[in-house]
Amino acid sequence: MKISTKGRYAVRVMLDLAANNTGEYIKVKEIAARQDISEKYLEQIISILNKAGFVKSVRGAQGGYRIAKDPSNYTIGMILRLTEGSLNPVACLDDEVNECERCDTCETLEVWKQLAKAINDVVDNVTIEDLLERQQERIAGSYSI
Amino acid sequence: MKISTKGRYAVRVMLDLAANNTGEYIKVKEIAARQDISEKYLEQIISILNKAGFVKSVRGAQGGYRIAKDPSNYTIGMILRLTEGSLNPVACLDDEVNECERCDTCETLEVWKQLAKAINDVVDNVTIEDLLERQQERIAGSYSI
DNA sequence: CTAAATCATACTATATTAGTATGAATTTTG
DNA sequence: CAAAATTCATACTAATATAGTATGATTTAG
Repeated sequence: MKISTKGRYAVRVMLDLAANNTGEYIKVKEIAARQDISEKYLEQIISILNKAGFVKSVRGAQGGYRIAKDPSNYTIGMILRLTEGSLNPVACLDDEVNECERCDTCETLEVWKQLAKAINDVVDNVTIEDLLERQQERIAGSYSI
Repeated sequence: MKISTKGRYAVRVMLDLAANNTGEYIKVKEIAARQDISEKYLEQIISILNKAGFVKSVRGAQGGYRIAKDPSNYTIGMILRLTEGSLNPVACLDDEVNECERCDTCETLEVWKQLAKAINDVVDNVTIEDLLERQQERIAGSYSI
């Protein structure tokens, strides 16, 4: 029941791109340094975000990435599902075609459904913008003291 | 973010023992047959439940297992945490000693905390008794039609 | 004593995780 | 134009987790 580094890093990348967005393209190297993540691993992760259109890229020297739309468009759930796959706690909930013949009489399935709903309710109701705002409040707060 | 077979089977074993509880001891072989789970694998799982005192065992011929207390005493959360380990979505939440130095400024941590709470709220509020009742209602319903 | 059961532990095959490594393709810049 | 800087694509690897199997010791009823 753990979220892997792939998913967690992807969220941090999106937040990093949002926080450092000036319209310019940001290099993987910079993000990796700021976030303390392996450059090469980050390349793979950001490539997933790129293919999904969550970020835009420019190749070649002075190339890089920027967040595609406003941070309010990206929920944590979208990013996690993209990178981690389904957030459902059991495979039975993943596809319409359940291979399990027990589903009809499976009392536990209801619990997993409840659990899936609870998980989705959280991750689908926090956006990168929310995280960005909290971050900015935190920074503002740290100066005023 | 999946619950493994170990945890899911453990819940099913507890429900099976609750549903078939007559005070007699029930053999692994019977549970395995009813639940369609490998006997040997089930032995390992029920052994965890036994060591934790969730079930009682009698060794030797005519031995077996029975649920230790009333089914209302066992939440899904207890069983999953015992067999799966922590249900926290990230390791940062697992021990007091966070190895991560980013925690102070980690905006994502708040989301993971919310997620952990949501998960715990579900699994800690469903007991084996609840599942048992639903099962009995279902069976009663299927007869009356 | 024997059969039936739990108990304990070692082993195995597969998949996943968390990266590294290599190099091609593209674009700016000197 | 050449070199450097960058993304893009893919293959590889080490470590760990998952989902069991296998072997056999221990215990108890009959």
